[in-house]
Amino acid sequence: MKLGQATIKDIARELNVSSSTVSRALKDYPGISDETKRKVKELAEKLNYRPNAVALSLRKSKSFTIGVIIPEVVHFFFSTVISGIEEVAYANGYNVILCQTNEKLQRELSSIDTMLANQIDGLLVSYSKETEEFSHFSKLMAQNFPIVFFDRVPEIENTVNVTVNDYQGAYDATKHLISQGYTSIAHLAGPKNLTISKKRMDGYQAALRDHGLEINPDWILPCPMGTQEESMKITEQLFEEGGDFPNGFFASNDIAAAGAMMALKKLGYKVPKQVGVVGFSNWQFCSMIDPPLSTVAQPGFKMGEKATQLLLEMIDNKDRSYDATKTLVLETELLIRKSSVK
Amino acid sequence: MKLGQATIKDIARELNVSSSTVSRALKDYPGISDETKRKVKELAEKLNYRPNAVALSLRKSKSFTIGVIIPEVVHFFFSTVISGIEEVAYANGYNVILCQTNEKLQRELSSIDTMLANQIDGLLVSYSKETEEFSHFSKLMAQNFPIVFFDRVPEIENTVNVTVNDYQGAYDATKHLISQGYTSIAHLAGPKNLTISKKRMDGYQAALRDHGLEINPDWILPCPMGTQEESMKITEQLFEEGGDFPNGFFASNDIAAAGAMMALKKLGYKVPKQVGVVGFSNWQFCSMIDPPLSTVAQPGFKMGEKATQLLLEMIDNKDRSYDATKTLVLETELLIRKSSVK
DNA sequence: TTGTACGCGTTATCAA
DNA sequence: TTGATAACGCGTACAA
Repeated sequence: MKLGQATIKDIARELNVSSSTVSRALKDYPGISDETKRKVKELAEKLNYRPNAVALSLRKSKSFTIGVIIPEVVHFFFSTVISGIEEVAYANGYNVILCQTNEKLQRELSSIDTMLANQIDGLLVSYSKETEEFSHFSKLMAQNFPIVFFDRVPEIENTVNVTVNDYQGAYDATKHLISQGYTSIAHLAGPKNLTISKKRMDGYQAALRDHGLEINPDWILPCPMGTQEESMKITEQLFEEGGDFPNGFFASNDIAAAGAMMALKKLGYKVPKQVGVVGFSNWQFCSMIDPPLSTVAQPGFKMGEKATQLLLEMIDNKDRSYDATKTLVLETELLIRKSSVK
Repeated sequence: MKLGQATIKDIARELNVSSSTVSRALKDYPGISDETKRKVKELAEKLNYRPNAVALSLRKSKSFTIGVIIPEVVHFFFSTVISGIEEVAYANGYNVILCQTNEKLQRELSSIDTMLANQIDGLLVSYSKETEEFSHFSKLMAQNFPIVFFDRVPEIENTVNVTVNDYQGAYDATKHLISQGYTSIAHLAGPKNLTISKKRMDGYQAALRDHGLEINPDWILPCPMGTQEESMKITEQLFEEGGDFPNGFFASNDIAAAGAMMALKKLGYKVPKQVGVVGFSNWQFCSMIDPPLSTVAQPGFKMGEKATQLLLEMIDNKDRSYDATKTLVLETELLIRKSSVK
């Protein structure tokens, strides 16, 4: 720590008053003479005094710090969410301490441990792909510790969540492909244990059913990694197998969609003329690639803001209780670009 | 804070020993009977005891927390750096508290204030575009407070920095365009007060000079915002003006390069046949757009790692001193894709 | 082998 | 109007 950091005691000593007087003077408490106040504040200014937030945390059992658990920072959607979190936290005088799990459960567990040791006032969580069991969260909730889940929401009881309407987003995207005349639509699906993957899958299937199209299990293609390479390979394999080909792709994320488009190009298929493609998330590159990728935009920044607002409310509300699942669902927006318009 | 959080005192009371005994037992200090150790550890486990890091910070005047000041999280390069920072910090038992300035000086100043109040052990900084004066940093350095600057490095004395070789990267990119037969090369330049912008400009100009090409001031195009829209507009304007046109673009960032490419497409010019384009940073989308964008890759993750390693060394080294500027320069890599190959 | 006492920086309480 | 004291949770020098 810096040597030069002045404390209340330093001011008190120099002014020959007690530290309580200094403390009160600095906070404009009643019952301190204007003269003393003036002197104290002057010296504080001169010594560049800053209250020690660590001591305050200890004293008040409150750290004004919230923890954020996120799979990875280098991910357009998540970094957008972080940005929203940061804004609201900052505006309310809270610090944000960040841990990325890299999709590892072990990392999630130990991150939570250190954060708790640091007396965070609450936790914002989007859990890892490896997380299939949630007792490390429910234990905390049983102690009334404030947690808000965002995007990736666990299937346990009485949680507070913020998600987007993944079902509707997927439904809209698939319906759009159908309305454009694509009749046989494949789905590049996300990791199975994530609720968002299930919801997107459900929306996709519901749209097919509602429009009298049958669901072909061979065209449900799991892309657990969600990388470009993976979906390229999967798409190529699909076409190599022979038999019927899909003429539309709805991907549960943009990267997979881009990978499919690249594979299609390589295979000599024209997008959107022969095959239509829609992604999910609206990464920045969507409008830059050729053809520009239609996609379902998720309000990441807003999600970060809302989740943080909810968390801060829970923190302020000492008599909070987890008595029911409360989920705030943000609507998606289908952005139609060229990749899906015949 | 959670009510259920057990302290050393709780353990001591329950076991009828003093809290110092508990403290020592937990840390396997010599001179504690095995019996006592066992009992203490058992109960600690049972009560789910976690040392209170806040109390430790206060006691030791060390928080095991480092602060990170960054312009924005939603930026491929910076999020990559954060990821590197997080990894090294985590591996060494440090927490990362994050503030984004949104390119605002005011935000930078107040973020530093709160971080200092929270007793961070050191600071990693990439300053805002508005920052043109660095006394808020030099004051801290005068108190021997550990700071490492990364990417955006201030022009003040005796700093510790990690950058990439922006000059060489720009030189390589420009040289490559020349070697591909592009003879009149424009530069989409970054904000003037950033050293990285200057270095990239210098590299660009040096390459031109070294190959006997003249520098045309009309073709140095400032893109202070660095957005796609901005560079599209600038590129279109350039071609509307009439007169000679450049047949090559070296942009100081990928987004600007992508904007230029889109403008060129719109104007009916073929990339790379008629015009070559090279960007800077290697955003994810570079390989996805059409044609794929050649670019200068920056080792962002490595930069985060190295900067954090340096910072932790400074923190450990109590008798540190800022007696000279130390800059670690990481090399860039020119990635040649289709956008610049005739 | 264990306990006592103090201090890290701050503030709330009680007393003067 | 101000001061003395205790407490937040922990570690440690000193005493026993």
